[in-house]
Amino acid sequence: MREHAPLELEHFLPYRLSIASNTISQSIAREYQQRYGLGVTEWRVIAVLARYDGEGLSAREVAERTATDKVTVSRALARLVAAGRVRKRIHHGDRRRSVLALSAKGWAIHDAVAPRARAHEAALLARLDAHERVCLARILDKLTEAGRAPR
Amino acid sequence: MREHAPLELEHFLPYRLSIASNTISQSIAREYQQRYGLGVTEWRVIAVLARYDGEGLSAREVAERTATDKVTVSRALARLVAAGRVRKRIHHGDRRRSVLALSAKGWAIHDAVAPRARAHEAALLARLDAHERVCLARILDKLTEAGRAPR
DNA sequence: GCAGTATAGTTTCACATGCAACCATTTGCA
DNA sequence: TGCAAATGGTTGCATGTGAAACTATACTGC
Repeated sequence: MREHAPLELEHFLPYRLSIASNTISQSIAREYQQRYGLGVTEWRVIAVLARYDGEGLSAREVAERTATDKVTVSRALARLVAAGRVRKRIHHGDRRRSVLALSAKGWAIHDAVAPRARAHEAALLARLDAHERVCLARILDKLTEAGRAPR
Repeated sequence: MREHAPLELEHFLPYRLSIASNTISQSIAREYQQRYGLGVTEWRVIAVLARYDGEGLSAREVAERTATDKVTVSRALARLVAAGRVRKRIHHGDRRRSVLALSAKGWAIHDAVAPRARAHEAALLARLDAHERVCLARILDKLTEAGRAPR
């Protein structure tokens, strides 16, 4: 016996995915982490508020669109508001809801960071050929879907 | 003006990778998180110790092979040792080094969890066709490499 | 109208993580 | 030999996170 059939971590898909994701996220996060004192979550919130500018998103909607826990978003927002990067009003007609928007400061950060993030992404994609890029998009869709509905 | 060119998070590679990775890791981790009180790091440590059974790995080597910070590994090991899942000796000839091995309890957990992890991975891969599987492996190699050496 | 329930958001707690500082031991080299 | 640098590993601190509980507001059916 002793047929333990050990798992070969380095060929295990979830593990490799996690390594790739962390390595890449880290390498991009360095761009704004120190320079703007911005965490990953905060950056994502800013990106979403920029993207849906004028729609006055609520915190819940931001949480949805960043695929992030509402608690995490709440705290990221608190930091952003305290730093004057996000303006927060109360919804007319539903006083539970907040109505969020980037301030000038928030826009400045977005406009500084977005091109860098895009450049970083481009550098990554440059390593793949056209076919691989298409394939990757399809694969990520399938895998994310699979993780969401595991049974 | 107002050419803010907002980043479209949902098409941004690092973001999508992170979502896919987290979703999948979470869905697998549920398998052992509650049942065995095992964190992701702890599971990885167990997997590596199983894989390199008999080699008496040191903590540093485990950290290397799990691509995890040495502090994180040190603490995971402390928990595993405290739970009687890992046996820890001191290296003859270099008393800084630890010599690690799974205990019977540790093996039991490995033998229970490994098949489930494998089954989960199989379910994921089942969503991809043969070509996509090959492509994915190549892509992950390239991306991880790209993240590691960004400059 | 009003009780019961749902929803937006915050707070509390418990914990995992990373960085830096830290011991102990070993190694390199003058 | 002896002392500085390197290495294995742990600990303190500051932070970010998720789960569950909680507050405040809005909705629903009677």
